[in-house]
Order: sequence, then structure tokens, then C-alpha cells
Amino acid sequence: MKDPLSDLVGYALRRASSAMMEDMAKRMGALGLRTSEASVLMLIRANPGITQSDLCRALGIQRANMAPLIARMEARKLVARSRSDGRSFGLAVTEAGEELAASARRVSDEQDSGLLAIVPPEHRAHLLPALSALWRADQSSSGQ
Amino acid sequence: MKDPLSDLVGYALRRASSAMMEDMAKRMGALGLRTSEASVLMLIRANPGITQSDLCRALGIQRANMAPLIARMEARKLVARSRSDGRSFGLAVTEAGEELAASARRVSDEQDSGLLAIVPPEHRAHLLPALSALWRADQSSSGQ
DNA sequence: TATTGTTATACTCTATAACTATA
DNA sequence: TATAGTTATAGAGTATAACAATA
Repeated sequence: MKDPLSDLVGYALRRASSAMMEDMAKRMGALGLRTSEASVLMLIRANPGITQSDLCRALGIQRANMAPLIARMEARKLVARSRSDGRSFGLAVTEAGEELAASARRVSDEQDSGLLAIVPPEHRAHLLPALSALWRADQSSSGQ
Repeated sequence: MKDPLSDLVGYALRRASSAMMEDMAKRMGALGLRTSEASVLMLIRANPGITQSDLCRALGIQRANMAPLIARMEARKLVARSRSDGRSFGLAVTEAGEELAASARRVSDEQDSGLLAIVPPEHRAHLLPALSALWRADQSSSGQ
């Protein structure tokens, strides 16, 4: 069968990302986390006191979608909120959240090692710089 | 702000793919196509007589989701179906479909050039081989 | 006026289960 | 038994609009 798509970087990018995300969903699911929850948890852990809006800007998530996500994690006592000003909350991980965030980080690192192991050695060091350039150059992610 | 995710290949892969797909959706939308429809159209064009199931295996789409997609494109007279055996149809692009497929291919090539232009020159040639290795190595895509 | 958090809502993509007709 | 196509359905991700409270 002819495959007119296999020489397209964009197509390979989508397929690689889908495969990786499916694998990641399985790994984080084993911890009781969605992938979005895992990234949020890791980012709060690294930035205690961060607000929901700052999280949204960092992760490219809409505020409207962050609200129920944080609510779920607060209900599970993984994250605690404290008023920072009248509008916003400062977020921090609880003890349970700290443990889970550490596990999520470990899982992420494991997956990353696995991904890099699949990439032929001569291409390996180029992947992260190339991908970082692609998403940092994106215009649409800057506006909310 | 600390960013514990930016050194993860998996995270960069997801962000780069999201940005690319958003851009692609805009470009294909201008042609009246969804991204999935565009890829299907290009693949049928390159493989006249292909069945829906073969398309599904090539593109990693579920049969259940292919049915309404093909139905839409048949209703728009972009694709024609003819019985190949009692179970399956052979698919082919119509004249209108051929034109639209050519436009979709042009749009894809344009985007790809733009993507590669963003990647620093020393990393450029490594991107497609690295991504191809990643999604071709994926286990879950082989089973339907 | 702009920002934060929230609710409601809708659209797309994707996945599974169940069914029929055929090989 | 396995495969092709179909339908119904549900989950997840994501987007916009509108609102109240606050800066």
C-alpha cells in the first residue's frame, strides 16, 4: 500500500504523540491520575503558591477546564487552596499529593527513558531541542 | 516559575503535536475538511480500491469511527464506493475529491515546510526519523 | 477596565459493545 | 470463526460565552 503521509513531519508528530499519550494515560491511570492531573500536580509541587490562572498559562489549559480539575484534586486531598488575594487561590500539594507527584515524576522519567531508547542513537539528542522549538514557536498558545 | 516538564520528551511531543494539529485544523478547515478527512482522502487517492478496514489499519482509526466519516465524504461526492466483495467496498476519489485531495496535499506540504523551518538547522534532518521510530515502535497501534 | 474563578454548554476525537451480513 | 461495515453510546479533551467578585 502506498503511504503518502509517512514523509510528513506533521503526520509523524501526531502519530508519535498519540502513541505516547496512550501509553502515558495507562501509566498515570495506574496511579489514579489523568495525564492532565499529573502535569498539574507536578507543576504545583515545583511552584507552591501558584494560582490556577498561572497553571493555565504554563500548561496551555483553559481556565474553564482547570476549575473542575482542581476541584477534583482538592476533593481527593492532593492539593490545598489558600486565599492569596480576594480573587485567587495559592495552590500547594498536600503530603499525599507530594507522594503522588513524586510517583508521577518517576513514571514520567521512566516513560521518557523508554522513548529515547526507541529513537536511533544518532537522532536521540536532537529530539527534545527540535520539539521544544516547535511548540515554543507556536503563536496560538500565547493568547488565552 | 519552575518548569519541571520542559525537559521531558513526552511533554514536548504533546505540546508540539497540539500546536501543529491546531494549525492543521485551521488550514484544512479552510478547505472544508477535518484533519481526519484530509488524511483519509489523501490515502484513498494514493490507493484506489482500498477498503474502509484497510484505511483504518493504515491510519489507526477505529472502524466504528470510519463509517460516518466515509458517509460524510460520500454524501459530498468526494469519494465513491463500489462493492468489492459482499462485505466490503472499494473506495476511490471522485473528480471533485481528486482536486480537494491535491489541495490537501499542497496544504500539508506547506505546513511541513513551515514546521521544518522552525526547527534549528542542526536538528532538522533528525526529526522525521526520530518521530517515525517512535510511532512505528508502538505496540498498541498494531491491534485493532 | 482587566483579572480570577466558576458554570453551562457544545464540539471533536476516540473507544467499546453489539449487531448484520458475508467470507 | 473471522472479517466488514454499521449503530449507539460514553468518555475525555477542549473551546466559547457569560457571570460574580475583586484588582
